[in-house]
Amino acid sequence: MHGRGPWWQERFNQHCVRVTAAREVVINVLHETAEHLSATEIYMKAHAISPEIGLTTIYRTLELLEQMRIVQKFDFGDGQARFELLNNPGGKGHHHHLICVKCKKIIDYKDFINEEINCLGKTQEFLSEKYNFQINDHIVSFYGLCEECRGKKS
Amino acid sequence: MHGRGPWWQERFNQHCVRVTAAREVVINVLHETAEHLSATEIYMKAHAISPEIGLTTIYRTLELLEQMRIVQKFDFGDGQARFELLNNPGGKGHHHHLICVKCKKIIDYKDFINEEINCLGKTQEFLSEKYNFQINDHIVSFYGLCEECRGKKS
DNA sequence: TATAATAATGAAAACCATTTTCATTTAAAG
DNA sequence: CTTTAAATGAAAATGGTTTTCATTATTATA
Ligand SMILES: [Mn+2]
Ligand SMILES: [Mn+2]
Ligand SMILES: [Zn+2]
Ligand SMILES: [Zn+2]
Repeated sequence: MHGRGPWWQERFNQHCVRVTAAREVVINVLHETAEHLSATEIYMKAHAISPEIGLTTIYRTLELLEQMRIVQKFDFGDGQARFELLNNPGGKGHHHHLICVKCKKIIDYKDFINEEINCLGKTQEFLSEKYNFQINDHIVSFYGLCEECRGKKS
Repeated sequence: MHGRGPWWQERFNQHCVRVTAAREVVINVLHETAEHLSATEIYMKAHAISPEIGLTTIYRTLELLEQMRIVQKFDFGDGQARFELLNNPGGKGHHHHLICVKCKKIIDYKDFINEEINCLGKTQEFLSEKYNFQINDHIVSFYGLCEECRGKKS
């Protein structure tokens, strides 16, 4: 529309952070998946594109992108952090999660999302005033058992 | 009121799990704190009461209590799981969290909690129908910067 | 353009919360 | 009492993540 460069360009500028090949690859990998990738999974996909990228850089890039609020980090209870792009044009958009505590299946949902956001927005405003917080984000997750896992005994 | 034994006795019976000294100590430690303790912190407090209890047992007990839905496990982003009693009589009751991403300060809040629960209850019912999930739990967390951390530069 | 200062990177090592192994103890069942 | 299964602790292993450090790439400056 107005500025040049991709949607995240401006964030990089604001944070005085350089646009490097590795960082672009990480963003692109996240763009091209609908899943919730772990650092290692991102590394493998990035490595397939640019084999010189190391796992350390993936971790460093993800932390940077999280601080710039380009990605959101999640803990779904399977022992490793998982990542999703945040507010990327053409992306999933803001959504919440439904997680099976046994098989760790993750479902993105947007049902009633407007009501939820509306309700949370009121709370957010109240809390930021009451506790003097600058609130940037929220997470809503439901935990339970999926159909398959409900059947199993153990 | 009617049954004998503490509030969690029935859960132990249902799950065919033995009531042991170590398990009682863990529950008591969680009862006596308003904080969100990590496994190691629980271990230290338990160890002060019963020095024979090992850290391994703390981990095993916490996983068991989580499965019995006596405790709830949280990831507040500081690299270790933290635990809170769930629905214990005389406890905090159901609440949500406000977390400082920098200093990891955690604030329990119950403001607008009824509206939130009400809104989430509708979503939960819809999702459990749509995806055939047995939903047992939910987490709502706001993330941001507390007053002190907002001032700092880095 | 040459030079200096700074940021970014990869490989290897370190870190550390959590899990696994295994021998031992404890408690329920018959 | 005997048998069987559950619970436990110490030590070792695991594995995701972070740190270290030498090297390279980028930007600022002269
Ligand atoms: Mn998602
Ligand atoms: Mn709490
Ligand atoms: Zn499942
Ligand atoms: Zn803070």
